[in-house]
Amino acid sequence: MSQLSVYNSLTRKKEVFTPLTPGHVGMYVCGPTVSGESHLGHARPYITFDVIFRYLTYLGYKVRYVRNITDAGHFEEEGREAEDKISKKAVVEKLEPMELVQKYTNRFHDAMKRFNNLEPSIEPTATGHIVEQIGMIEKIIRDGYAYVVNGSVYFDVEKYNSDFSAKGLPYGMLSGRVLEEQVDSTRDLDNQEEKRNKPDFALWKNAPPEHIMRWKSPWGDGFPGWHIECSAMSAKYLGDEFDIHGGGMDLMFPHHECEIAQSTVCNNKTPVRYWLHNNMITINGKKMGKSYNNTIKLSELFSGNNPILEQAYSPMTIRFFILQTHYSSTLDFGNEALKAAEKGFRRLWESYESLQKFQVDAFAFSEDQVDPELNSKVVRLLGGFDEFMNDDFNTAKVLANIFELVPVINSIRDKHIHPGALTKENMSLLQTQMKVYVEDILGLQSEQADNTKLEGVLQVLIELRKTAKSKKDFVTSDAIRKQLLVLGIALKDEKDGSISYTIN
RNA sequence: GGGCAAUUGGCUGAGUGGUCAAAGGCAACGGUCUGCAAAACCGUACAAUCGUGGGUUCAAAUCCCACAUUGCCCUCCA
Repeated sequence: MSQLSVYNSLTRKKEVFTPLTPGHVGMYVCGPTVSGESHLGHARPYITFDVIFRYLTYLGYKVRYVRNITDAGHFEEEGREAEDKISKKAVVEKLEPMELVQKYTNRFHDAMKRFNNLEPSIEPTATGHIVEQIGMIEKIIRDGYAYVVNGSVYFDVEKYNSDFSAKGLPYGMLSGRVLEEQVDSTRDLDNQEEKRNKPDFALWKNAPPEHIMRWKSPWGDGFPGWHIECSAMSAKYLGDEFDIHGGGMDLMFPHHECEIAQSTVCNNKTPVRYWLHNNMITINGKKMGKSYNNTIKLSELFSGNNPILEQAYSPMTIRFFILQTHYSSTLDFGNEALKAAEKGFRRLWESYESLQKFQVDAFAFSEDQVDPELNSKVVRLLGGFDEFMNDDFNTAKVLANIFELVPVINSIRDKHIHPGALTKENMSLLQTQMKVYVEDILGLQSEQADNTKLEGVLQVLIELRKTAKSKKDFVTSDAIRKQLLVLGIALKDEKDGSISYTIN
């Protein structure tokens, strides 16, 4: 089997993945800011890194997956006074900040569960790690890379850059920016006068008296800057140097760049070996964002309650849709594409379910029925799974192979292919590999809610239809089928005389 | 203005030097099955410039250059 290679944003190359500590992987992924409801943009990174987490586990690594919750407000500087997002909204909604944070954290967790994302190993909160953040800031000040102004602390980017460029670690190495070439923004920013230089960023921010979220610090009451939490928490749970840091591409600059600078000062080494960035989701070619006024909340997606959406799309449709493309490509959301994904997923899942129902022991395997060509095709397609995942987690190609197996599975089910055409070994391999990939690695699951009462009602109707059909009373049998179809329940007459159904 | 990417069929989206007149999904067409359907299966068509123009190479969608267009980042952002 080939080795796992990943595309490292830092080196802009695919590299063979070797963990720092054999057998163990430390992975940190930037989590959500829980000052508002989870939206479509949250779906991509957490599904992407969920699959990566699952795959690394499948490879036998013991993975510690850390994903933070940003619940301490960051300030915005949009030509206005500095303000804390969370406390601002809290006033509007007449809620305690922590109540708001709790509410949206819960919503986020619900959405993650519906996507069938596994829980991270540790989910630290920024508010729970104020002490660690202050400690880190103190160290940076001691080393001379930060300065205090009016109760706020700023990181001295210029000094960092000149000192660490000599060590081959210039500021901007991740995003490819050269500090000297940074042109002054035409934007008029407040609070800039406190900074020595424009690229400097806040480590700690003084809180004005009306600010609700505040903590005591050596520099007065305030709150942490928006980069320091990730540095403090990743170092605490994964060490000064760890294997994988993930997140959306939009975080590369300045967020991840600042993380690198802070951690490098504190620990005298660059913190992350492999930087993995997922690309953005677009809606009609535009990035989704508050400023574009085209955000789709996850709850709206699931209910269809948004003018952009023609219908509701289920969590598994979204998951499947996202996995059908490589994580490093942009993915455009459109109704046509989503509907295609919905149908595709259904076809995949129905085939997968029938495969798992095969009673392999009852199959009539005999040597003269064996089709060598088919066997080698199945083995080749199954073997491709690992190869594709090892090539920077290419779930798109894995799904393509799965779809090539679908007709094979369905044909065996429908007796178009003799059940003995595959050897017993390969039939078992097909079952187990498909289970491992479809469920364990890609994390797909059934959408059919189990509802035993509805099931019972349907069985009654199915029996009625069977009876009518046997009497050639097609008026009655068609009426049952038609009326159920209106309700979104499709009856299917199977080859063996049984009747199955799907609920839309 | 600067940084980083992308540009593939009707839609979506793989593909990074030869096995690519280019995967897979969806849509389309024909057929098998069916009382009729649906689903499934089989088959077919569709890119006559893989953004445009150059270059490297025996060989390019794939490497290099220029141009065009689009997106992301430079401000909270997944």
